[in-house]
Amino acid sequence: MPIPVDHSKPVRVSAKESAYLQLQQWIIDGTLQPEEKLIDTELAQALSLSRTPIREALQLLEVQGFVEMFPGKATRVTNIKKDDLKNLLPPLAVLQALAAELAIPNLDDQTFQLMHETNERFIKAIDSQDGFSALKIDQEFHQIIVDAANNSYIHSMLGSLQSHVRRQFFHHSLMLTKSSYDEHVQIIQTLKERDPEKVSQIMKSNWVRTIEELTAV
Amino acid sequence: MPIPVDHSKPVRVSAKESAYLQLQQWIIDGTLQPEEKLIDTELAQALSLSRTPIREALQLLEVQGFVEMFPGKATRVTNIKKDDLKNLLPPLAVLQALAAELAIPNLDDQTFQLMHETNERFIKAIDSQDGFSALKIDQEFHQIIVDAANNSYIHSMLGSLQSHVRRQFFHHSLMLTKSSYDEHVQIIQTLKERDPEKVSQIMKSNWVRTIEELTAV
DNA sequence: AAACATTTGTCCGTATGTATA
DNA sequence: ATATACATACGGACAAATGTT
Repeated sequence: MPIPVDHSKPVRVSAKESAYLQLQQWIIDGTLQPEEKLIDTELAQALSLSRTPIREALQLLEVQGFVEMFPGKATRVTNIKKDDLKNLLPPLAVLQALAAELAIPNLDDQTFQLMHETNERFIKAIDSQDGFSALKIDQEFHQIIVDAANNSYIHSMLGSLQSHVRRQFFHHSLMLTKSSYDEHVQIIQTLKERDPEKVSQIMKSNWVRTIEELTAV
Repeated sequence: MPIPVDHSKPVRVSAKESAYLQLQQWIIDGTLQPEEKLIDTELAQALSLSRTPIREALQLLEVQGFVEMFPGKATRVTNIKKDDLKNLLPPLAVLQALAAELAIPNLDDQTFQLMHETNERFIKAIDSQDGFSALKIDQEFHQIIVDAANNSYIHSMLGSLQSHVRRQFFHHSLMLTKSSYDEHVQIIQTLKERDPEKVSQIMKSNWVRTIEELTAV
């Protein structure tokens, strides 16, 4: 079996980049609470950096919707409402459906094999009640399709939406279920049949069900 | 007749914001050419600012895909290929279709009236060969629907995609045609019928046609 | 190969403007 | 209402890294 090679460049990670990743993680996992005030000097101290890379990171997080900056006044973590999943999932779904459609001509046996293996890892995570792993693997699964679609715009938009989904799941202790596994199987099958219409349909019913399941009172 | 009030806050526009808007405009209209090297000190001087707001603006433009930063090496304007419209229009279309679908319950007579009036302004711009105005008005038209959808994620993603479309149109001297006017009429009609399926279908055939029309050799 | 010139990345000081007592 | 404390926005200087002669 071929050993997966780490193709990542010898990443000299900039202070800005590490601040960005750390702050995003803290917001997603709730270390930094919704509405919490962010003071650059404090964050700089916490991360042993100066204020500049912190401010730069905060500005990127603002674009992504994780922080809100009131110029001259304050910088806060954005609020999070369970209700927001209703806004998040529809665009996520249509973009994933589009990605699937565009990916179809590029899918080969190897890719299908990878999707299958990923889905098996997914069901294992579900069975062991490991909600966060399950979510990560679910996103990996969809990422395979997105990568195959070979469209940088879709790629980056989905990356951003997925990070918001992770935050929602963390914050509201949501869990994916076995239904997602079944849907993945369906997706693989439909992709093999090269049927774009059917793929869209499945993705759509997927999020309708997910919203109902997760936003149930 | 009530005088329209300017509800925009007395915007103290930050140096960063003005640098961002100016640089984006320059990239879109070609003042800053594809692959052109951007030196922050030069830009700072050109805009009579210090490097800090320039660098911040460049980082936002990087996220949006207008600028490419090679850490420690250089910052350049991203390249632009006519081919890229093929990547741009599909996600644009599915998001607009979704926006239309979500907007349906929120549409009232006043909104339809506004769409109609905007479309009339559109055809006038087309008739007077004013390609850039036409494009702006086309985007205004779709913006009405997006606003009615009331979804911030879709809103921001479409805003970004549209700015890339503007760049493509500028760079390749593309022009919308009367077909778009007809499609707008169809869209309004279908929205009045509250038929989400049909809206999606029209949006989709819209971009298929547009790609064919604009990427023709 | 080594010193140089550029350009970027980071740090920190200061002024402006905001909130609070 | 005034003054005080404080956070942000910006500027300018230094350091690190790149590629160039």
